Amino acid sequence: MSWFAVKTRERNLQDGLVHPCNMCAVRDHSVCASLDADEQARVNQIMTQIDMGDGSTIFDEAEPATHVFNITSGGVKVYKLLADGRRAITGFLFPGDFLGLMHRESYAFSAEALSATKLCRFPREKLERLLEEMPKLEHRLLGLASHELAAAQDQMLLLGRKTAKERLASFFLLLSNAARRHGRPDNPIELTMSRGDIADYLGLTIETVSRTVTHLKRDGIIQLLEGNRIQLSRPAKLQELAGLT
Amino acid sequence: MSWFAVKTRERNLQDGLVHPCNMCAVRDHSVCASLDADEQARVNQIMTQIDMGDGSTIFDEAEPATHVFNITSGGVKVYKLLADGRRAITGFLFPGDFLGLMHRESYAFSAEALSATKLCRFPREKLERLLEEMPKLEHRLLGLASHELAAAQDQMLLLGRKTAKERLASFFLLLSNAARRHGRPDNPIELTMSRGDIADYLGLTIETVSRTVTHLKRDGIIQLLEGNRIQLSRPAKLQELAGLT
DNA sequence: CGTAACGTTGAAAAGTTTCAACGGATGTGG
DNA sequence: CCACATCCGTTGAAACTTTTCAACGTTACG
Repeated sequence: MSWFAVKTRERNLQDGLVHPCNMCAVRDHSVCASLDADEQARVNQIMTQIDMGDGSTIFDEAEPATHVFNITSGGVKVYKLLADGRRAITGFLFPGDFLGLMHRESYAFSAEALSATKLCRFPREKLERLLEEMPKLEHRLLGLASHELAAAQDQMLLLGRKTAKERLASFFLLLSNAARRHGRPDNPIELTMSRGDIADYLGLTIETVSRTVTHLKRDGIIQLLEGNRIQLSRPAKLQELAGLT
Repeated sequence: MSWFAVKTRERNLQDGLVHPCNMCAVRDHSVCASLDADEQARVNQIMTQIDMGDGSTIFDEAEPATHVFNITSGGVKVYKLLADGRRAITGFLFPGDFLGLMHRESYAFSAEALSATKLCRFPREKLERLLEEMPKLEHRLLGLASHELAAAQDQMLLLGRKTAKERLASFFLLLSNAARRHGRPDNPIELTMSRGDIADYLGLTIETVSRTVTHLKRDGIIQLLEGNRIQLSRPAKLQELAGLT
């Protein structure tokens, strides 16, 4: 997206001419991108913007799935729990990402804001009715779902077969790539989530995450900067560790 | 589905009146279900039926994604590899399941037949063009993708946080539920895949799978029958182990 | 019948977790 | 402003689960 397009969008946004979800289009994943003005207006009508504070719950697993969401700013963690409290974070979502499955009566996971987060909220029933008339939107959602599915399979490979070191390397590269896609600097990456969240995402304990980060630091592969940021000093080595070779 | 409907379908199938993918509709997941006759015919035109022998490769990761598939009979394993050969099986697919992601230029995983398998093959480009005119079909695919995504998240919880015993318990229940959905007996379940496949699916080694099965057998929770079948003697205990409580 | 592939079992080794202690940052109240 | 508690992250040592290495039994198939 060119500088001009961004600026135009910002102006239109200020004037209330553009659906705020379009802000997310930097990742070309927003729900509304590729719709014409009339269609956008209709999607607009059923949408509500909401703000969530740091750590607040967006919805819980098994709750009736009344809404779906599109993230405008901030970050979200999606997770599942076992009966005894063990947790697996199945994904971190950022601006432009879609939250909530279609075609389901209840949520299959819980979602919580990582930091102050803005969301566009859609009543699922209304959105599904809209989808019947707007195949383009459904096409887009299918694209998003395919993308998520591919990411989920990468994660299954990570959880099933990678060592702690390899998991951390993969994780840092994932964040770096996500940052680049969102048009933000991809090298000193920023960890917006706690060590506990990282552990539950990578299927490790907090202590193993901490130790492994220390090892990577000692090996000169990464550097810890202030503000929970990480410098990827040897990206090629990280790639190798991540097993993407 | 009633006995009558099944018989009618079989007859129509013999007469060539029904798209063979409809055979899969027992799980209400086939690509073609809910299309009218004309639409089915159009889908038919771009479809080729193919047979795959035991263990033969359907496609490999990173290959250009020229086709998508719908499984008619048999079974398929889907997997990803690391550079050094470590493997994670991300799913087992059975009749009615859809194989291959939409909106992607290359396959994100490899697929191989578990046993003699029949597939309906669709050129992806042609199917995508058809989708533009048949929103119902796209709607259906989105439903399938949502279902797959939910299953993937269950699997991430399993791989990230469950013990070997819990993984095996979850796996047996998964197979049992799948069999029931397909209208086959759900209690003595049949293992159509090798121990190595199970290990790569559960993120364990062959030996751990073998030992854990032995433990479950000693505890009287399961029984090994001839023909690679397993009797779930105490399903409630399995449920408890699987952590679905 | 012999060979190869698959599955089981045992013992040692490894990686990760658990338990425990400590340090630094943050925030609160006296 | 400082004492104090709390939360988060780090580090160490012991414990545990799973893996690795190795041997053996079983099954399938030429």
